[in-house]
Amino acid sequence: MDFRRLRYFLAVAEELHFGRAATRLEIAQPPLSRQIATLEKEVGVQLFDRSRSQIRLTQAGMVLQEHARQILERLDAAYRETKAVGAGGAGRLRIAFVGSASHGVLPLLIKSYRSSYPDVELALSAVNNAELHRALISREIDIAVARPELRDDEFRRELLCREKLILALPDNSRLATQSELRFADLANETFVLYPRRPRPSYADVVLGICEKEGFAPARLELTQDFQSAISLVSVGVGLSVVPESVSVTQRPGVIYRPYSGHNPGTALTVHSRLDNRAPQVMNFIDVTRRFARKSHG
Amino acid sequence: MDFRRLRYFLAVAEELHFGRAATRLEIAQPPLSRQIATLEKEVGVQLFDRSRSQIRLTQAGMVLQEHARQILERLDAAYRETKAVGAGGAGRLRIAFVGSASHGVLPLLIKSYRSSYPDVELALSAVNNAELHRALISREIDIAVARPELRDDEFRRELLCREKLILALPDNSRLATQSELRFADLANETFVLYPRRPRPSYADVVLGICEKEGFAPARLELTQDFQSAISLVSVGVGLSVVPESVSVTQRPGVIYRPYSGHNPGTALTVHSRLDNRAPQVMNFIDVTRRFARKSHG
DNA sequence: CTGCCGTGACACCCCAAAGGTATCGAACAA
DNA sequence: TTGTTCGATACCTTTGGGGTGTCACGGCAG
Repeated sequence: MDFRRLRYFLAVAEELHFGRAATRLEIAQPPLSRQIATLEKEVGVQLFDRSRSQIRLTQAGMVLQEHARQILERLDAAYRETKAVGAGGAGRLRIAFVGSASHGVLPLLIKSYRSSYPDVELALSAVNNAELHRALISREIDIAVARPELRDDEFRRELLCREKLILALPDNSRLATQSELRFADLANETFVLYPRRPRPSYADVVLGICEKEGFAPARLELTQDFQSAISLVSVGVGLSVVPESVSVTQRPGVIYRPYSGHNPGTALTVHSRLDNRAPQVMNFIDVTRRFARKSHG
Repeated sequence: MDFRRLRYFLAVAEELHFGRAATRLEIAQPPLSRQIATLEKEVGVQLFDRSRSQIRLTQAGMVLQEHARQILERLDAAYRETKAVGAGGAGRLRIAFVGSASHGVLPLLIKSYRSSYPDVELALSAVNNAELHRALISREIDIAVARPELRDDEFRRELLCREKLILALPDNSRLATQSELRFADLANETFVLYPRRPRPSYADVVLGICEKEGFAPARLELTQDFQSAISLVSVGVGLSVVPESVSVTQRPGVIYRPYSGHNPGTALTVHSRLDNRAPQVMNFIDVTRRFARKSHG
């Protein structure tokens, strides 16, 4: 059974004339007659009343006509929707990102993608780097925005932005009043770092700065992610070392200050599975690439 | 585009394995691979993710899968319903009958048809003979139950029943008390006859009896149909001559009585267009034939 | 009444496309 | 490395859809 046969049937049912229907379908009349005959044989039912010179639909024909219309409409919809999703203009994209990315360029990137592909449904979630890695591997997400980049041969990587590190201090800290802060002077402070697991992680990047500056922190407080760390800072537990961009969002109890000394900086990187060539993903990577080029050379 | 291709696609989408899907479809694997490739080309979209050894549906594939399921279900429904209507087991049958038929065997006939074909929707209407003829010609109805039979080469006829004529008298008539009624004694009565148009009609059958009995009615009241005539009788306007079967339904103000004298009787006949071979019609004619044979030889 | 016209069905031919077999090539396991 | 699994490709055969020519039947005009 072919969709064509239904189209032929509909044409005859509407024209009630084999010759005209054939002309409309741009085929000759004999094959059309044959197709209709085959259809009637297939269903085992007479669809047209051929008595006299006038052709009429039988009741069965009317029933089939209605179904045929709906089937062909549905087929058309199937084509259109499938094409749209296949071209990346519709569908769903699951993006996860590290908590510290929600303040800087990532919202702008997502806004940019949404303006280009408004019909793609976005599923966003904020998790830590390790969870990003796991979720991307297990295909629970399509895009991971991580800091630092995830090292995995299976991943496609696109640098989104680099930034300096700055200090996040409790506002009642005596350090907050100092005009210039040297990292080497922080040896006796409590460092609030993240994530706790798995190691090595961003926490070790910060510990690396300490080592380079010639000390090990007096006290360490390890949390699971950026959000928890900054909360601890805000209640005065200690200081943290964070990406510059988070300072655009002011937060009660927290003061952001640059420091002098070793500053390896940090980069936000967009990842996807190499084997995930879904158009939604490829388009997002494309938008990321253009976005990164535009915003910092 | 072929329904087969959608079926193939669904099989692969469910099995996620070309070999198994091909086995299930009872074809070899290469043609299946080719059909899927053709489908992907046709839609212009990748439907499966063939990376590594594991096959997965793409988002577009999932969209198409849902549509394909519904299209195939709909096709199946189209087949079933069309078959049912084509076999006469479903659909619609438009039956019209003369008013005087609604009391006798016709209700039994219709009951019998309904018990055999409960899913056929019946559209019933009571009209006069002339209207029956017109409606059957113009295909507004499928079946006409007329009295007397309609003379037309285009019609198929099936005798349903013959019956005697009897008198319908107002209950306050002095005739109602007489033990035996002779038609010849009715010369001075008012005859309520029907239908008024077109002539000749059943009214002329009754006038024929009068003539045969040697008189012309003293007064004539012509109405359009049986229902109106019997109403006039019930309010005492005059008497009428009606088929015996209407007496099974008693009616206030009306007394039914047999008479002696010329009694041509009357027949109820089922008609349909000769060129209307719709199964619903043929089945009804069949039921009628069996019914007539059973009920009177 | 006859012959023409309109219309659908039938006969025959050709080619596109679907199915089959054999085989290849990549990926994974032993 | 080799063997195995699995989808893709190559090539052949067959099915079936489309085209042309023609017939058969009913309607209509001359």
